[in-house]
Parts: sequence; C-alpha cells; structure tokens
Amino acid sequence: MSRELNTSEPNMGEPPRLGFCCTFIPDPDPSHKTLKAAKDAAKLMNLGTVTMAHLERLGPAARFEKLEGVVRHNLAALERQIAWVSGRPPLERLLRMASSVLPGYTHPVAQPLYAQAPMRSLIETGLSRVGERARAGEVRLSMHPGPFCIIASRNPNAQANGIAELEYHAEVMAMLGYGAGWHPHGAHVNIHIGGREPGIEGFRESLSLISESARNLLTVENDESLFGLDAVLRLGDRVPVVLDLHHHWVESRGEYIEPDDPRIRAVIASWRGVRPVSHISVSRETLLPEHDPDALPDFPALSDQGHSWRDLAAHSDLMWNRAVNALVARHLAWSDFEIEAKGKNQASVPLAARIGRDLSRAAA
DNA sequence: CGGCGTCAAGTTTTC
DNA sequence: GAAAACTTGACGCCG
Repeated sequence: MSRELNTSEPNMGEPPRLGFCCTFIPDPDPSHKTLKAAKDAAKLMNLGTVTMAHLERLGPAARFEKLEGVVRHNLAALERQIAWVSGRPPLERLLRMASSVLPGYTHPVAQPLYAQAPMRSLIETGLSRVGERARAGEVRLSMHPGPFCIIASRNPNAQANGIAELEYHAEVMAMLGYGAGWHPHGAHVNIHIGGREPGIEGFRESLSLISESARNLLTVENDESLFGLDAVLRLGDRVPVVLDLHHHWVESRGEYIEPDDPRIRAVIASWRGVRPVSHISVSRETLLPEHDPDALPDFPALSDQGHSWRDLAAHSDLMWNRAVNALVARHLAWSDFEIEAKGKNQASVPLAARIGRDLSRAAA
C-alpha cells in the first residue's frame, strides 16, 4: 500500500513525523533541587497568558506593559520550543503550537493594544524569526483553536467570535510565513464542526465567510459524538480531514480503523497532495490499571464493565498501550501524528524512539 | 506560601 | 441545573 501512497504530489514525499501538543514538560533533572526550580524550567519553555479581567483593571500604560511582557515571553518560549523540537530526530519534528501566543487578540480589551505600532512590530519581527527557525529546522507546525472557535452556529454572535478566532490563528500562521498557498509546509489550523445545528452544511456555507488564507490553512477533525469520520468526510472536497483515531474509537463504540480502509483513501484525498496529520490518544491508565498493554482496549467490553463514555474518552498521561502504538506505526505510512497525551513530550519521545527503532529495523 | 475562586468565548452530555 | 469535556494557567485574596 505504500506504493499507492507514494504520489508525485509535493508533500506526500515528506518523511513521517509525530509530536506533542502545546506544552513542554522538562525531564526530571537532579539540578532542579526544588519543585520551584522545576516549575521555573517549565515556565521558560512554555507560553503564558494574562486574563482580560486583569488587563482591564490596569491603567493604560501598565496595561500595555503587561501585555507586551507576556507577548515577549511567548515569542521567546515558542522559539525555544521550536529549537528543542528541531534538535530532535526527524521523526519528532512536528509541534502543535499553543493558541495563547497573543492572548486576547480578538478581545475588545486587548485589541487596541495589539493595534499599536510598537506591539505590531514586536510581533511581526518575532513571529517571522520563529517561522524561519521552524523551516530551517524542518519542524511541521499546526494550531488547534479551542472549542469556542466554531465557524457555524445558530447564534450569530458566537459565529462572529468564532470566525474572528479562526482569523487570528490564520494571522499568526501568516506572520510565521505560512500565509500563502494550500497548507504550506503542511501547516494547518484545525477545528471541529461544533454544534448539531447548522452542522456540516452550515460549516460548508461558512467557508465563504472566512479569508482565503484561513481557508487555505483550515482542517476539520472528527469528534467523539456528533460529527464522526463519515460526517466530516462530507467536507473532504473543500477541507482536509484530520482523523482522530481515539475519537473515532469512541464515536464508533470500538472500531480501530486500519490504513487499508477506504475511508483512509478519502482522508488522504481531502488533503490534496499535502501529507495528512492525524491525532492519537488512549484512555487513561488510571481508568484501566489492570489492562493488558499488548491488547487493544475493547470499547463494548469496557462499557459493559461500567466505564462511562466520557471516562473512556479522557486522555492518558503516557502512550501505555503497545497495541495502539503499533496501530500508529502502521498509519505513519500515510500520516503524521499529534500525540494527545497529558504527558506531552514525556509521552511522544518514548513513542517515537520505539517506532523509530522498528522503522530502521524494518529498513535493514 | 498554599488553597480557593475567578477569569473571553460554545455546545453537548452526564451526574 | 451544575460540572465536565475539548486548548490551560494566571491572578488576587484569604488564612
């Protein structure tokens, strides 16, 4: 099947990648004598934020300074994350960036601050530098706005806010250097459909309300309840589909989809020549302490044992299930992966090490 | 300094 | 009817 996937389209020839999402967790380090030292180390590597309520309580000058300080920190932290990822083996050169780079970008309290020239130039210079660094280090980048980012809603205000939020993510991508063309360098901004109404058809109609650069970066992900893989594939002619294998397992009440499934071909086609990205996670290890790590979790059986739908949907700390990891390794033939584990890099690095070892053994 | 409540935002499901 | 689930900390206040 790898022959069939080896298309002549530009990005399909890219090597496989997998990575963690948003937050870097430093290794336990003996030089961190105290909990505080470990926290400080994490702080350096991760993005921060500021609440709009706090900003609003400050006077004009302090308000600007506070936000500028957070933005400065975030640009530097993002650059450190990307530098770290680019220093990893090629298999690990993928990162989902946190949405909080520019906190409150679409909020009325912060908006006027972002409009000021010194802030603009700080951001443009910083993001352009970060983007260059990502491309030089061959790090594939994505963003995943929160659940508030819906582009089709029955509530016109919610829809307007959601579209503004999507445009914010697209602007960040543009300032990073991913502002033109179809998912340039595999970059993307991934969202869900959102509410039951207006659903898939409302989403399709809303595509005409967003900018071309946002449309060029947009992807849509199957969710665990309302809009499963078949539903989002109905948008595949316009929007690339991000396949979340764990959501699919929950939504289908236990199906593990394999690379030779016809629906995988439809997912690949939706990306139109760009190498797809998929998501993986697994139910919490604390929920299944006795579970055989070499057996795929069985949804109907676990459900019968009294585990609720919601508990099974929650994410584990680490990629503890070797059968699920083997499934990821098979899907890496056609897709990159974002590892949605609470342990972040502490989960993705060992997973990549095991998969990388298996890949090189298979090649030998 | 630790604990707790609050903080921009939407929608659904479950207790 | 409140809380939890998706991205998660930051901040002020109280003891």
